[in-house]
Amino acid sequence: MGDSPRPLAGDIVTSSSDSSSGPREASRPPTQRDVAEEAGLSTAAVSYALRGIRVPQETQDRVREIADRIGYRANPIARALASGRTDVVGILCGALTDSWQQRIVAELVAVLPSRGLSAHILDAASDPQLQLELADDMVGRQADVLVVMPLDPSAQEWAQIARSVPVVAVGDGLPAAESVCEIVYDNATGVSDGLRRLIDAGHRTIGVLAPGRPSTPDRPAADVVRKLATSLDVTITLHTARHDLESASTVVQGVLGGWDPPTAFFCLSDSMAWGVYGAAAELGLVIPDDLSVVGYDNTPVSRLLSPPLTTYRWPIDELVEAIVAGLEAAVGGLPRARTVIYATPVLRESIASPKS
Amino acid sequence: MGDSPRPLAGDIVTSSSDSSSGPREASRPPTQRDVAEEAGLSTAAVSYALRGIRVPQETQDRVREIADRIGYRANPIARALASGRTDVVGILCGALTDSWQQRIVAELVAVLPSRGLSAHILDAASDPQLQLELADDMVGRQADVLVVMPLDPSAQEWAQIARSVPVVAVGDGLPAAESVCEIVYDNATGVSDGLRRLIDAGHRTIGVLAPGRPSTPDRPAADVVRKLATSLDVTITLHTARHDLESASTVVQGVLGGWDPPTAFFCLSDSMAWGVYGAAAELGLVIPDDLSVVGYDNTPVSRLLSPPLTTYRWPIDELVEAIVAGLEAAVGGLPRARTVIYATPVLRESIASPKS
DNA sequence: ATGAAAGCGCTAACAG
DNA sequence: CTGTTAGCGCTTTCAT
Repeated sequence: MGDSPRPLAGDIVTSSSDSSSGPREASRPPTQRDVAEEAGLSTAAVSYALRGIRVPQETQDRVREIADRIGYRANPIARALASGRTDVVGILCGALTDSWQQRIVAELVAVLPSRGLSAHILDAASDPQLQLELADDMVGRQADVLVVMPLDPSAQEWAQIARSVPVVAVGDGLPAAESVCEIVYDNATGVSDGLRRLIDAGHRTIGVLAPGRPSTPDRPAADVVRKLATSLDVTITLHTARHDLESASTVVQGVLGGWDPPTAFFCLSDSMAWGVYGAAAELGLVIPDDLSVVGYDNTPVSRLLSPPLTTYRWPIDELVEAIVAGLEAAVGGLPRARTVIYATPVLRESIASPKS
Repeated sequence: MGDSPRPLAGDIVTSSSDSSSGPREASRPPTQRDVAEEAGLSTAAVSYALRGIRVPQETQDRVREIADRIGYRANPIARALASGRTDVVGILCGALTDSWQQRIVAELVAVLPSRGLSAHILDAASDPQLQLELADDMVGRQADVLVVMPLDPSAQEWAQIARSVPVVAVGDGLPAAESVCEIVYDNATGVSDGLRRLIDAGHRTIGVLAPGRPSTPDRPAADVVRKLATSLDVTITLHTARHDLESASTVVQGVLGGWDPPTAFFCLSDSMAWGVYGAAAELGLVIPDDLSVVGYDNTPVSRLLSPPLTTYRWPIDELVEAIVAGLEAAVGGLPRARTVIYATPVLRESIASPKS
């Protein structure tokens, strides 16, 4: 490990036989022109050779050899300015405190390099307006694609953004925007399944913990909840919290202290479900006897809680695969596609019948 | 929300009184030159005016007004090429499956925008060699600063990298590199405290779960463990696992199936401690009666496990503050600094005396 | 104090 | 099919 096979960027490797005319500056990384001079070619020829096009094979080999020898590395900034491509994908999270979004980011960051891409991460911290501004920022930064987990999918501004950069929407579709690749969760089935299990267990007052701010209008998952509530003759109250344990715990404690408190909580993310566990501990309630809980992400650690959390497994490998496919389609200028991700219930012990 | 106060990038706002000579192309975002022409100035003057320097106040105002009106947004790529500054900080994780590193990334991503910076995230996935290559990649991308959570702090290559870009090392110092800002965990105290608590409880055979690959030499935390083991007359075995629940669980199950299995595990990250819980569940062992566990990050959800995990709280706010301070120092070209972060034990119920 | 001009390092249109 | 020229949009010297 002591000596690297290839010189690092900026590492000036003095050629043993100094064939070139004048000596180069000491601490400036070699540029395409240095290679060109060494090879007796124009920078354009070098550019082509390095990309393996237009010049004869033997020239390509010779140029590559020289580039390697003097430690030349292409400057991505200059390349981006000239070509318009950055090989960067902007990943715009709604709330990076959400364990599920963290997980997606981690997976994406892990696979992108193999596609020659790298990731610029932004976090809207549950603020829909900020998310739009950050998206706009990535447009300015000329990201090749934008992966977004929208806080307010119905915002009109997405149309404008999608016009400037290919957008891959994850979680919810972007009705306003066209020519977008969408990967949506089948919330209708997931939510109604979860709610139904709670109802079948005998619960008649159920709290639903949804992400986002009270002001955010009509998030699809919340929509499903509302429809079900009216058709099912049970009392379902919708509460919003941030995506983290603390915030959810506070909200739940408030709700539980109110009039006609729910006997069960359905949480639209595991990190919020943890908040219900936290609140229960705080209040001396035992799960599931006093309070049932259902989560939504199957975060690995959720099975270690006491009792293990009943939740929904969304196939993250499929999801990441779909995102990457969307990315490549977007970069390649391929047409719109829509992928639906289906949940599988992971039944554990956090549901019981309500007391009395 | 229907109409944004400021036009989005690429949003061509046709001025009502078309004072300029010829009409601009329809779909090209306005450039500095468009502003210059509209204002009857040179692009240089516009550049200065927009940055609030060198030109009289009234010119600045006029230029800003025009820029706003025609929807001009500076092109960060061009700016970077010309100035060498990108306003991007590269964040190079050792393993983004680690809940602690995810947390740090999330915090950093949240605060950077307020400093006019944004984050490029890379994940070395526990591969020290890959980490070096990714670091090199960020050098090429001209990140203004590199925040790195080193897998192999002793690698000589860091010296070369730190010479090309200011580096903020988080977790362990980089002995080979100079002019670096270091933020190190006080592992000596943290590890010895944890081990001592286990020994005081009566454990004589303790497994230590450390991150990283078996090949990675001499990580400081592991060093502390080895020293303590010889001085303390107890059997301490060092095991390496990846940072996630599954990997740690597998390793622990293997160790527990071996000869003279440990009665306690000290884990250098909570995500690995979760793996011990997982393994215990798998093996029908109960924590802490059959097996004691100590974690290291105080990840919020760790207190909800059964039993709640004894762990160490590292002040993440201080840590993030120190990183940001290091970032600003690095960007401003200030001198090297070293910050030590101290752990506080969070005593919960995952330690008990070993049976017989 | 101000503005024109010369690049930053690369790619994509051109001419040969 | 090869090589040269002209920019990409911005900053920063350098003359005025």
